[in-house]
Amino acid sequence: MSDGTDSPHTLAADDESTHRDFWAETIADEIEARDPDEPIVVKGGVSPSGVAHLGNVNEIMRGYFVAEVLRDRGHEVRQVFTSDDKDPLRKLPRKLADADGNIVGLGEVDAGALGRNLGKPYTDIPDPFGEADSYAAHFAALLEADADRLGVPIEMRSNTELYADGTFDPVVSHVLANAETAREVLSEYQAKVDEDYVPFNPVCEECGKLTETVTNIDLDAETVDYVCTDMEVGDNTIDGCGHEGTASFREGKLPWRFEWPGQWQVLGVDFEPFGKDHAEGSWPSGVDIAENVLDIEPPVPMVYEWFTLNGEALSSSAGNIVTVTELLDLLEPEVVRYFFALDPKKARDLDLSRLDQLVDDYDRFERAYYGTVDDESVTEFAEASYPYVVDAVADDKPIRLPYTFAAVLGMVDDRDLRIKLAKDEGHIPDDADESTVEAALARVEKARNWAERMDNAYNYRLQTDLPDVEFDESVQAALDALAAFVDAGHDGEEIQAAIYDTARDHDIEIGDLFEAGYRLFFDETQGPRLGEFLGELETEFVVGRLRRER
RNA sequence: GGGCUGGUAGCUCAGUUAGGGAGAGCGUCUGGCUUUUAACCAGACGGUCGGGGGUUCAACUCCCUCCCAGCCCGCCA
Repeated sequence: MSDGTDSPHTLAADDESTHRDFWAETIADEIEARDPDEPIVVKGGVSPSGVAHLGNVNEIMRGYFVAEVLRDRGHEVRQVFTSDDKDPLRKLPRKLADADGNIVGLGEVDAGALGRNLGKPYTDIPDPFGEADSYAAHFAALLEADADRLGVPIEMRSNTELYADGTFDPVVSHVLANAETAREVLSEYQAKVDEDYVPFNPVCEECGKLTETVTNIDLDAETVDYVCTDMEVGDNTIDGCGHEGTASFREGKLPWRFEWPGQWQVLGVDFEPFGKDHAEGSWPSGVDIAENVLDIEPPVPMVYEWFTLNGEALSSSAGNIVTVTELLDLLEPEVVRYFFALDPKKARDLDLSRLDQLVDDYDRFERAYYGTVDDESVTEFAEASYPYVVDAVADDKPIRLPYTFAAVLGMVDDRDLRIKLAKDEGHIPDDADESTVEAALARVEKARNWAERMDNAYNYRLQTDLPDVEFDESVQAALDALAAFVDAGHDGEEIQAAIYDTARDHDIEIGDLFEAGYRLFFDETQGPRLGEFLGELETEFVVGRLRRER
C-alpha cells in the first residue's frame, strides 16, 4: 500500500529542491537524483480518439522539455509515446481528423463500420478513412505527424504490439500469478474489486470484443478461460456474445490500473507527465501496484493542468477543439512551444481571438533572452527555457513583426509593398538582408490566416466597390483636393505628406481625413500607412475612389 | 460530502521555494514629436494579491477557515 508521500505534484515547491527558473529543470533534477540507467526514458501516452488535439500535444510537449534539458546535461534520452490502442472503442467519436489533420464529422466516414466495432480494440477496427491499417494506426500517425510538425522526435509504441510481441508477457504472468495480491492492492482504490476480480481482459475469439469475465487462470499453460459477457460503458451496454473460450496471455490486456505500471516496467520509464485527471486516481494506485505488485520503482511524475480553448473546456463533441495543423496555420512553431513551456501548474486559456497577445508575450520572452527586457523574472525564465523553445538560437535576435502589424500587412498581396510598409514603420531595418526579410515576413501569412479565421478587425481587403459612406462637406472637399493631388502624379511618400497638408488646408482633423480614406478603401477606420499604400495602387482607381465615384 | 490543484490590475501573466518596497506587457487616458494612422517618447489612471481570522515588529508569502473554478473520490482510460 502506498504510504501517502507520493504526491505527483512534483512542482508544488514544498520540498527542499533548489530553485530553478524553468520547471523542466526541476523535473530533470528529480530524475537525475534517481541515478537512472541510460538511456533515460520519458514517456507519455494516449488512448486513440477521433482527433489528435492539443490536450495530447500538451503531454508530448511537457515531456519534450524535460527530455531536452536532460539531453543538454549530457544524457541520452528517449521520448516514448504509447498509443494505448488495445483499449476498446467505447463510443463513437463525434469528430474525426483525416490524415492531413482536417476535422470532419462522423457523417463523412463509414460510421456504420465503426458502430459495429464497439467494444473491440482500436487496432482491430478498420481506419474509417480506409487508408491506414487500423483506426489505431490512423490516429497514431496523426499524433506522430503533429509531434513532427512541432519538431519533437517521439517513438510511438503500440500497446497492442507490446502484447503481441511478448514484451508484456512477464508482466501479465506476474500479475496473474499474484492475482490475490493484485486484488488486495487495487481494492484499496476501487470498491468493486471483489474476490472474483481477475486483472485481465481477454479478447473474445468469437466476436473480437474485450471481455471482463475470466473464469479460470492456467499459469502453466499461460491461458485464461472466459465467458464473453456484456460490458457496461457509461450509460450504455456493449453486448457480449456469450461465447466461452480460452485466451493466451497475449490475447487480451491488463486493466488500465495494471497496464500503466506495466508499461513503466517493460519500457523502463523514468519520467511521465500526465493530466490532473490521473493525479488522484490512477497515480496513487499505480504507485502502489508498481511497488507492491510489480516490485519496481515508479517514474518521476508530473501533473499538468488542463487548458481551455476560448474559455471553454476542450470538447470534440461540442466542437471546441483545435488541431496542431490548424494552430500552425496561425502561429509559428516556437510560439506554440512557448505556450507549453509556461508553468504546467497553471490552467491556461488558449484564446484564438487574442493570439496577438500570446505572440506579443512570446516576442517579449524572446527579447528577454537577448537581454533587452528590464524584468528579472521574465529574463531568468527566458534564459533557462528559450533555447528549448526555438529550433536553434540565433546569434542576433530575429526580427519579429508585431502580430497585429503582420495582420495589417496580410491585406496586401504584393511582397515588395509588404516590405516597404514594414520598413517604413521601422519593423524591418532598411539594410536587412534578404534572408532576414524573408524570415520576418513569414509571420504575415500566419497573421493573415488568423484575421480570416477570426474574421476580426484585421480581416479586411481593398474594397472593390465603393463602400456606403457619408462625409460632411469639409471632408468631401479635402478628399477632392487629395484626389487632384494624386491625379497630378505623386509617389506614396508625397501622398502621405499631402494627407496632412490637405487636412490642415481644409481645417479638419488629420484623423478624420485618414478615417475617411480607410472608409473609402477598406470600409474600416484604420489600416496600413495610407499614403504609401495608395501610391502603389492604380492612379485612376485611387482618384475615382477619393471622389466617391467608383 | 471528502481529497488534490489553482484564484495577483480591464486582459495576459510574473513575483510566493529563505516573510520586509505589489510588479511587467498589452489596453485605456493625457501630453510630446512642426508626417499619430495599428509608429515612437514621456506620464497618468488602474489591484482590499478571492473573503475573513490568526502568528509576527512586519504576511501576496506561514497557519486556520470560508468562497469560487477544475479534477479525483462509480466504471473506464
